[in-house]
Amino acid sequence: MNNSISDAELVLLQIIWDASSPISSYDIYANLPEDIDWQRTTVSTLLSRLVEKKAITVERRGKNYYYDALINEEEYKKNETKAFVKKIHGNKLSSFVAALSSDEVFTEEEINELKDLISKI
Amino acid sequence: MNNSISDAELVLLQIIWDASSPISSYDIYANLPEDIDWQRTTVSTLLSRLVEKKAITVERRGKNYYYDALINEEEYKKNETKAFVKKIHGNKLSSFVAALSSDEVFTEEEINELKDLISKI
DNA sequence: ATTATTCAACTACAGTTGTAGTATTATGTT
DNA sequence: AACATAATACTACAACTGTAGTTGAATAAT
Repeated sequence: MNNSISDAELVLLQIIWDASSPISSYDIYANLPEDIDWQRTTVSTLLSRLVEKKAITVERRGKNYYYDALINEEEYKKNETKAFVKKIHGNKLSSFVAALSSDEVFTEEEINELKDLISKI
Repeated sequence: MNNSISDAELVLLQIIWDASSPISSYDIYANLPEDIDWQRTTVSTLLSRLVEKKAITVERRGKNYYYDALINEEEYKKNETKAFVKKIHGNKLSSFVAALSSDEVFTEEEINELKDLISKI
């Protein structure tokens, strides 16, 4: 079985992470980003797949099912970021920074913020 | 048709980019990363798909076919990086930097290099 | 010219993904 | 207890992916 999380699944996982405590499928549905227009059944399907993949847990409470994250947000993002940098930039920092520093990726303000944050590391 | 480039296709596209001038399919095959062990026909299939997707061109020269990139490496990487940061970090730089600054993504030395590069932007 | 060789085109096929309809089950209502 | 409602589970299906075998066509060798 492939346990990697698809783009659509990640949208839901993010909502679950943001909730920080078990959240019902209805609330997940209600918190979909504006630009996403899925049917309830689509949300259901994706949640089932996340459960299968052991990314989240389900628990029934009365009529509703509540979902909670099993994988850690920071860790997941760390790993994805690492994998992405490797995949796209072949681990070459210079390539990565070149892409970042393009004004089409971040605004100047954001770049400043970035410098700021990095200098604090 | 979905024109996005898959992971496997990207491996070949990168080889083509690195060649910087039209490269034969055999040379592409010969330049596969060590850890990738594809059959010639697999390489062929992927090249065809890249051509379909208008990511590369083919040109016959005698017996062999030569492939050349149609899409610009820097631009592609810039866009992918942008999309990735949006997808994973919701465009929140702080999340992104947090992931970057984890010692499991880059070594300390690399982080220093990163700081350096960014301060030069 | 015929045959052998080498390449790419075409075909294949199972797994993943996006997206959702239909069936079933559980709960709430009367 | 029967019926309506609501929420999942199950089924579906086409497109995309990874991976490669088979066929056909072009070139090289004799």
